[in-house]
Amino acid sequence: MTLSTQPSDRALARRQQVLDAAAECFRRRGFHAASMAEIAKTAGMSPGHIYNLFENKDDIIAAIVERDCEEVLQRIAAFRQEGALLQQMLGGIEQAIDDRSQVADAALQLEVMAEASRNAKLAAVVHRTEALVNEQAQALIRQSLGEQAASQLPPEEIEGRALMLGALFNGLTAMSVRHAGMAQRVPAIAPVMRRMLQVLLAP
Amino acid sequence: MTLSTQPSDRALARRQQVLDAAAECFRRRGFHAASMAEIAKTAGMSPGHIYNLFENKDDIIAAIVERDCEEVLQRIAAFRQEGALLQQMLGGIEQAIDDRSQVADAALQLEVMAEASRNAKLAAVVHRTEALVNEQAQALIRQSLGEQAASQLPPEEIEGRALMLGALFNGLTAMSVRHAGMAQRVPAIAPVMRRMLQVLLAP
Amino acid sequence: MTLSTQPSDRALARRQQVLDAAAECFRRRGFHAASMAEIAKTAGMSPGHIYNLFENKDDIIAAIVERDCEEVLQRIAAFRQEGALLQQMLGGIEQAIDDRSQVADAALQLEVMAEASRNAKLAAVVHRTEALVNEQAQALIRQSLGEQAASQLPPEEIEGRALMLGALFNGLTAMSVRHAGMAQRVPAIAPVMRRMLQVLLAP
Amino acid sequence: MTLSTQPSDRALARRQQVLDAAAECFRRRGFHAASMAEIAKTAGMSPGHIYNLFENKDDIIAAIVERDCEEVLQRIAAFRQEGALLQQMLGGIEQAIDDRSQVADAALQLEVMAEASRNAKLAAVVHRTEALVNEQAQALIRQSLGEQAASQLPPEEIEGRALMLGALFNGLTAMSVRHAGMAQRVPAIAPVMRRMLQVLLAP
DNA sequence: GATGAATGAGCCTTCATTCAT
DNA sequence: AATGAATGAAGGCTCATTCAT
Repeated sequence: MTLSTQPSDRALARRQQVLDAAAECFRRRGFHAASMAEIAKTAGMSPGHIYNLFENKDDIIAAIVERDCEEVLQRIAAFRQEGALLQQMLGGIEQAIDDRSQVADAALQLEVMAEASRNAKLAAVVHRTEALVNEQAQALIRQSLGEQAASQLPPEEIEGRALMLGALFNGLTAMSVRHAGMAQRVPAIAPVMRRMLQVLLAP
Repeated sequence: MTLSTQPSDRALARRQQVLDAAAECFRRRGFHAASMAEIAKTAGMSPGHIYNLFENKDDIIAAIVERDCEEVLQRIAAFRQEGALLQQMLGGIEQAIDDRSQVADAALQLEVMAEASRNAKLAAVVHRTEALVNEQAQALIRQSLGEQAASQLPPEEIEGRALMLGALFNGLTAMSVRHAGMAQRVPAIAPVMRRMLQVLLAP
Repeated sequence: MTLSTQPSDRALARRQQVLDAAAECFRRRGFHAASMAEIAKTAGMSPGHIYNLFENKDDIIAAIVERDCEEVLQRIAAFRQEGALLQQMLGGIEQAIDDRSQVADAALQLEVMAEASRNAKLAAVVHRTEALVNEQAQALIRQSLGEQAASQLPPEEIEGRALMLGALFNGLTAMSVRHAGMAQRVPAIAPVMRRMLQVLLAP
Repeated sequence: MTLSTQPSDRALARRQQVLDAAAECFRRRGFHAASMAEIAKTAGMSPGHIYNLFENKDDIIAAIVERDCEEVLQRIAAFRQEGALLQQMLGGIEQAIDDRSQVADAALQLEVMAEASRNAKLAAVVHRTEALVNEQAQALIRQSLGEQAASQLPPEEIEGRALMLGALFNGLTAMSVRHAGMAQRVPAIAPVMRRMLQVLLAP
């Protein structure tokens, strides 16, 4: 049994090591094909020791998802602070699409979702993550509309826009795997994407 | 080695049996957790015999993807024959979103994409499939615009729209797994989705 | 998942092979120290195949206990058919004690009991086994007393005797491990044992 | 290597802590299933430090057996001092049987014996223990017979009785695990047990 | 075509033990 | 004296795949 006493600083650092290693291995081979032995080797520690830091393999992937979530939230927060959201977003679209097109990252994300649909514990993490992100997306939309105009719309409208915003980005992730050479299609996509964002972010 | 002389009618039927069984098992347990033994049992044949019909487990999933592709193409074709595409689509949105929200199907699709990113053979199938679907999507868009108006637009515009159409649907698939209780959010999503489709299908 | 369809004759024979091998390994190393790999090798088959025949390692030991039980019951049955039970028993005591003094067998028996106290499934088998043996012991005692005299005694008396008969034999098993050179003490024990059996089997 | 210079008082107390903890864990989970980590936690010290006090896990169990032995010897000694042994014993039978029926204790005892049959070091401890207990049992029997009458009997007779006395008690231990609900059968057993003790302790 | 017994590599996980501090 | 991080060997078990029949 792994105890759940306060993890020491050292343990925290070791956990990060494992998460980095695991993310790399998962990206390289997929969740199921990446062995604990490989992860351990990549992390520069023994397989046994990983189990002092994590409950089991599933626990590692859950921790990765949670860490990624925090990163996303921070990115959204930073983004919201800059103001002039729509302009910003329309301008940054190429970059955003590019980011979504890193196939290995995309694959890991897709796999996590697939896994979540059959693993209750992971599902909980994913849903919690998504709830946070969605909340931020709604705030972003409200901010972009102007709080005044936003308060005039029914909450369902905001919610629907946020969900579609999520679908749009997740859809790009999926397409980057589905569509051969997606990265080269960014110029074709960007203008269309721009118009779609306007539908979601403007009044 | 399995020879690939003319597959008999009987063999073709047996293959379908296996594909049906495998699809069911994959949906139930995921690709990696479904065992050949379980598939064989579900298909009502011996594990050994499956290897007379398919090269290996990967080969089965590739075949499933190909079969699904044909189905999708037929659905698009039927859809295009009905005319008044935009109206039709706007009307059928609730159903379409619902369809995308069958979590088990969604999970399998996501898993296939994840798998494809690391399995060249499967990637080839997925890419070929996507190419066909994208081609149909472009035709659909052109038809919806009216061939006249369509021919005025640069091909890149049509292509971008088709890709975003793909992203939209794949994004809904992903969201149905990511977002707890997505099925209940359809009323919130539908109107937003409607506007986005107009962006893609109308001039 | 192992299916529980009718086991074929072949499978039955293979099971016996495994049971023989496992009993040997367990006797040699103990239940926990005997590895499935070693059992497989001893049985002349692959580790994987054992799992087509048995659910898991625990299942093997349960099957061994059950097989041993049947053997004991047959021995008791044969014994009861000979008649003149007390005389027979008193005469065969040296042999019986000797049998109980095979240290390796004794150790396995003790370990099974210890294991049973923490493994519900094994406990069930052991208890069922013991119930059958106890029943035969009671019949043996009644037969030895003569059915007439037996029917005069309260059932509790018969039951108590049967339990003590069991304790006596199991106690010898334990002593054969506890007491260094127990096998050589048979001449010292036999006469005492004889008197104790008379207490249990005579009126 | 651990040196064995004069163990300090402190070390002795720490050893007792470990033995208490280990006995508890062994009773709860069995010798093999109890981990050093669990023992350390129960003892309120680090796993590493246990190895300053004991050679290894086997060493702990040996020490437990030795400590238990001393306890048993003290109990016998106290018992012998009371006089009127047979009466005392016959009176205390229910209690004695009850004591033997604590399944967890019984299981540990059985496991120790099983282990001893394959572990020379533990065997030595068990045999030494048994030798001491047997010696006391013989003294008890002689005392019960009256030293006069006892000296008339051949030493083998006394020895045989002592061994059977041991078998009887160990047999009850075994039965408490083998026989479901043994604790409730005490009333049925006690009178029979009484007669058997008379055979062993009376002339 | 078809079976299903059989293989064996490989996986996740546990745990006694060590050792730097 | 004491910690607890770290090791790494080994174990039970699964499963894609093969092959004799």
